[in-house]
Amino acid sequence: MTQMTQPRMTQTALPEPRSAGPGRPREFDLAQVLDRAVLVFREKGYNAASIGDLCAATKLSSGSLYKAFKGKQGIFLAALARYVSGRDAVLAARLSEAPSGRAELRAFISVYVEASQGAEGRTGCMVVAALAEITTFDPALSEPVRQAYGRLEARILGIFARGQADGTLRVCGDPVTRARLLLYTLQGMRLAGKVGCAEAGTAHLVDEVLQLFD
Amino acid sequence: MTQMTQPRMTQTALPEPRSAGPGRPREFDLAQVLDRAVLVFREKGYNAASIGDLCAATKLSSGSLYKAFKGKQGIFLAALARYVSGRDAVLAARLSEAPSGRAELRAFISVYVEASQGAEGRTGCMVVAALAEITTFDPALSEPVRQAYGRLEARILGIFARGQADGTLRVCGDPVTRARLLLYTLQGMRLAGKVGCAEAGTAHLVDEVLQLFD
DNA sequence: TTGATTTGGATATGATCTTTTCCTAATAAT
DNA sequence: ATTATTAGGAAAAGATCATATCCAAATCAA
Repeated sequence: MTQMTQPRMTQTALPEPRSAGPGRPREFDLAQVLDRAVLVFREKGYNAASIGDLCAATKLSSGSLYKAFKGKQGIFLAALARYVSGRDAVLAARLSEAPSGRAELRAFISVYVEASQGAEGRTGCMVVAALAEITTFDPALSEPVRQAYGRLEARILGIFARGQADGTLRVCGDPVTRARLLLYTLQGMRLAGKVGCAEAGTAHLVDEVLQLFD
Repeated sequence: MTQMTQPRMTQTALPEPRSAGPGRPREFDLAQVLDRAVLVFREKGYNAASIGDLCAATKLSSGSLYKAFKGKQGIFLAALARYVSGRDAVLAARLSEAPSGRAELRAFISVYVEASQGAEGRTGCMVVAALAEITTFDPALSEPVRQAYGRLEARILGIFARGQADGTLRVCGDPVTRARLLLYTLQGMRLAGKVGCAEAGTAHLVDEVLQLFD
């Protein structure tokens, strides 16, 4: 395939926090607003999410949104960065408690299984939604999505490496292929969560997935 | 979860072939037009596909499209029915050659792996695209999508049953859960195909997936 | 206090999208 | 041939959308 862009740790352009300059201070919390926007994009994707939807969700006027971010693309990019870093934080927290590579893998799977259930599942994954319509994106939008995808792949590879090193996981075959297969499974599960076809006893479903990759 | 609707063999309302009544005869081939529309919906999903896109792809005016189908929803529903029956035919053909349940499973996986590669992969799966934005659909649209999903699940269950009967497959655990997991993996792969992250030697990738579920 | 600067938000501006209308062309039935 | 009926397609209509503009309000620097 065409070389996957290396996942980097640099954040996509967030509007600078604007600590305190001249002029009227911002009346809303940027992070809070982005969290609301994330919900809209997770549920509707990019194209079906209108500025009106985003105004309603954030309780801001379009003028304010345009002043803070520069347009719909800007809102999306900032929301994606917020979403990715949020999910990344959840993963980091959950994985850090894991005493072994195998436990890390289990924790990783758990995070996805839990996110695929019920209302959270129906809201969906912002990366999955973006992937589905990525052919309608221009590079400014599609590149960060690709990066988010690559970062997930890299994280799984890291887990595999740890598990193989501490002897708790035996990764058969090419690790990259194996990592991608796991990502396929988990993102396919998030897709199923949109229609409520990923419901199951959480622990049980986690075990089933873990069993596949062990 | 809420009971999955039973997959049925009845087709969704296609505009009746209009064999020959009074009035001017249709100048285009309905199936051909739908095949073009399917490409648009596979690539862009429902919301991002405009009537203009569909006119360009089908070389019909919006007036003609509206006369044949009744609106954008009608075009989508007819295109989805065409897509589903086409994929179903491909699967039926490939699976019919299989001498065992295990061979059937392999053939099923192959069809998905092949569809996930290259240009075909980038065009994407119409069901996956629809699932991603299903929360923006009204019931008239979402129900057929759910049915398409359920039909795939049912087909996998059929394969499992045959494989277990002829002793070529050992399905551990709950078959429904197992069938869904396979569907997750394959649809996640289709998603990856949109960004070219599902490229691999076809036979090799098929083996890797088969190995997961065996 | 004054001026510079920025926010908030109402409103205007195009662009685009879905759908309808209307007229001509083509066929079947009488 | 005439009438009824349907298709094809241009163009209009009406809705929605993304974005720009404008002004009052709020803050900082002087």
